[in-house]
Amino acid sequence: MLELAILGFLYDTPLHGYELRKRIAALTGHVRPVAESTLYPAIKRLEKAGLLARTTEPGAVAAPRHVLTLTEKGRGELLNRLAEPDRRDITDENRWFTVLAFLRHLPEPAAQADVLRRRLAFLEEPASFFYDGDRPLAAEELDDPFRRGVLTIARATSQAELTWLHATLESLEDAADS
Amino acid sequence: MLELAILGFLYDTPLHGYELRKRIAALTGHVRPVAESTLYPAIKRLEKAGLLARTTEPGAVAAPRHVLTLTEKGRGELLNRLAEPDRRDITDENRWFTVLAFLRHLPEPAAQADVLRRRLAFLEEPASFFYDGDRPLAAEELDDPFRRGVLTIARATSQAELTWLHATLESLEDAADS
DNA sequence: CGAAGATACATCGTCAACGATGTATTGAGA
DNA sequence: TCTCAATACATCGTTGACGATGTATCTTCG
Repeated sequence: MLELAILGFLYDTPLHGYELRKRIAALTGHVRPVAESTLYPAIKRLEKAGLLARTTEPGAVAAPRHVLTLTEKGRGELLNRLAEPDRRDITDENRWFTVLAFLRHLPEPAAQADVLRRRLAFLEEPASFFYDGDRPLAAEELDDPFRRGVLTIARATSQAELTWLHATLESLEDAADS
Repeated sequence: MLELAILGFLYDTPLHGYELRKRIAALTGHVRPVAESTLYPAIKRLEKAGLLARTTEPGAVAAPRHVLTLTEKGRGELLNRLAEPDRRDITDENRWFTVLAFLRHLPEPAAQADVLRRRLAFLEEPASFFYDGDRPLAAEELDDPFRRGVLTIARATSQAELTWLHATLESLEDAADS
């Protein structure tokens, strides 16, 4: 998720670590803050894998900056990760939102639609958080107000997302037709 | 999150590892599956910390089972974690849902309400995923349909949750009055 | 009768994330 | 003038999560 965000932000423009940190904090930080001690090792990993390159710029404002640029390999890697997200990128809302935040980088509307369809398939699976044996329970069947809350909220999210998914898929298909 | 779920399930009744695994999978597995190789070490950790005890039952169906029971310390620990969730338990929906799934175990309605109020405060903070400088952007201001989706979905979730939170807080306060 | 799948637990190596801490500079406010 | 916050990066040790793999038994279905 973190790596995807790094690649996603750098796809647009080269950035130094600190700026990247701020952008990632803005994107997902209010929900899931990223520690500094997680970001810098992640940058190193990506650099070691040849996905990004760094050029040291002597201190413009404070300490010297390492400006990070995606390599061609890095650009390809981002597109791969976007086009073929793994199961958890689809199911976990935090990861899914990160995919969505950068999905526009995929050049083909058809490829974008494929990703949306995977999420759609997931949302259409009959699943709950609470079961009576194998049968998923509806909010109305629960006595516990807190568990009822979980289902109420999850259902509202699901509804809103399904509406959006259908609308967006339609306009992507229109774009592909023209 | 995993530890909280283990403590939460065992608070009701002793279970063996495999059954615990199935319940956790039902609770959060469709969103965030938990590997077996994560569960057993987690059980060990909790055991080592004196939060749960295991009694070996000779193989009822298949291999011998380790029936896990919460100790008094374990019961206290669960209540503590529920009453004073850390910041990430409040902000991250996955963790928050786990808190909600077991919040009924807190004996005091006032304590339950305190936890809900922390979530309420978080949801009322003005935050977006996307910014123009410092100003949070609304869905309508974005060209990117995917980013617009993120905001649309997040807003729907937020609305549903706020409605539920207010209603539930009210009924908790009524319960405390009577 | 044999294979497959569910039950039930465990270990190993690796990697990713975290908190704590350190280093250095610049600009703003008290 | 002094301190604090922001800028900018880095390392260290620990913990937590994961995939892969191993070991058994029992049941079910072909």
